[in-house]
Amino acid sequence: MNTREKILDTALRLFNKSGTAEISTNHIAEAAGISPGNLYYHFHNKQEIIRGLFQRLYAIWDAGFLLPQDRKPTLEDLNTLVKANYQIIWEYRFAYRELVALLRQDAELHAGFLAVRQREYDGFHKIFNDFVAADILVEPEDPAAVEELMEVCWLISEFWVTNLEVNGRNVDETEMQLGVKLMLRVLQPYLA
Amino acid sequence: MNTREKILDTALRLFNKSGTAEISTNHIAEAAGISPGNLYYHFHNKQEIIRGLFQRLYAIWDAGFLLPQDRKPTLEDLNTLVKANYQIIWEYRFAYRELVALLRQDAELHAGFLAVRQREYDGFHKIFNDFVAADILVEPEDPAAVEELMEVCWLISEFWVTNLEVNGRNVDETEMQLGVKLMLRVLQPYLA
DNA sequence: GTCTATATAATGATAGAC
DNA sequence: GTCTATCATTATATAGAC
Repeated sequence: MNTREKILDTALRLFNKSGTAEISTNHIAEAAGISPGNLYYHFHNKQEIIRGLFQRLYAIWDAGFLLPQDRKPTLEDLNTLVKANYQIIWEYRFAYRELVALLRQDAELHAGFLAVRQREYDGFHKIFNDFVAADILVEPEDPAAVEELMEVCWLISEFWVTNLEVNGRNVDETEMQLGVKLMLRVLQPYLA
Repeated sequence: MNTREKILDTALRLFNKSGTAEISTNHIAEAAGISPGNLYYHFHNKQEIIRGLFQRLYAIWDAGFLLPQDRKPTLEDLNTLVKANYQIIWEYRFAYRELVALLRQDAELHAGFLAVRQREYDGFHKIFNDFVAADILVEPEDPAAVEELMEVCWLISEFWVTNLEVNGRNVDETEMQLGVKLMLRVLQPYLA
C-alpha cells in the first residue's frame, strides 16, 4: 500500500480511538510501522494529516450523496441518504467529535467543510422540493414551513450520531434508524 | 478574588478562545498572573481544571432550569428555558465544542454530565406532559408521538449553538431565537 | 523513499524557600 | 499560599546517510 495512504489510515484509526490531541506524529509513525522522518517526508506536520483526512471525508460526501436522476425521489431515498450520512460520520467520528474546535483553528478546513456541506444541503433542499412536487409532502399554508422543516431534518442528520455518543448510547444500525424515525415524525403531519 | 476561582475564570476564557489542547497550565498561570507552582497548588493537573469548569457548568444548569411551580407552564416558559440553555452553552462553549472528546476521556465527567442532563431532560419531559394536560398540546393519536417530538426539541436545544458555530454563523440573540422558532415549527401541527 | 540521529522547544509537574 | 528554579518527558521537526 501507498505510504501516504497508510499514514492516513493509521491516523484515522488512532484519532477515532483517542482524539487528535492525544495522538502525536510519533504515535502515528510507530503504529504505521514507519519512521518519524518518513512520516514528515509525506506530511509537513500533523495538521496536514488532519487536512488529508478531511479531504477524504469531503470526497466521500461528494460521492455518496447522489440522488436518483431518472425518477422522483421517495421517502425511502431520504432514509437511505440520511443513514449513509450517519455511516460516513461514524467512520470519521474523530472529525465530528471535535468538529467545531478543528474547524475554528483552520480556515481552509472550514471553507472546505462549508462548501461540501452546502452541496449536500442543496441536494437535501432538492429532495424536499421534489417531495412537494410529487405530492408526498403537502405544501403547508405557511410558505416558510418547508424550509424550516427541512432545517430541522438537516440538524437531525448532522447531529444524531453526536447525540448518541454524548448520551453514551451505542452507535449501531438500530440507533441510527431511530434518528431517521425522528425525522419522519417531524414530517408526519405534512405527509399525504 | 479567590485564587482557585481566578484560575477557573482564566481557564474558561482561554479555553473558549483557543480550545483545551492549545492552552497549557503555563498559559493559564501566566494569564491569571500567578506562578505555575501556585496553579499546581490549587489543581493537581489540567484535567482537574477542566473538571472544575464542568462542575460549575453542572451547577449552573441545575440552578437555571427551574420550572414555575405555582402554575401550569406556557410556551413562553419553553422559550425562556431553551434560550437560557443556549446562553449557558455559549458561556461554556469550549465544553460543547469538544464535548464528545472530553467526555470520552473522563468517565467521572461523563457520569456527571449524564446525571445533570437527565435532570434537565426530566424537566423537559414534565413541561411537555403539562402542555398536554393544559390542552396547549393536542394529544396525538400515536402515543409515541409526544415522546418523539420532545426528543427532537431536546436535540435542537442541545445542538443548535453547535450548529451555528459549524456553519460560521454568529451566535447572538437573533440566531438563538431561530433555534426556538424551529422547535415551535415542529410542535405547530399539534398546538391547539 | 526511508532510515537513524538529533536539535529545539514546550509540557506537565515537583521541590524547597519564603 | 505563593514564589523561583528545575526536571523528566514528550512533541514537532530537520539533517544527512543509505
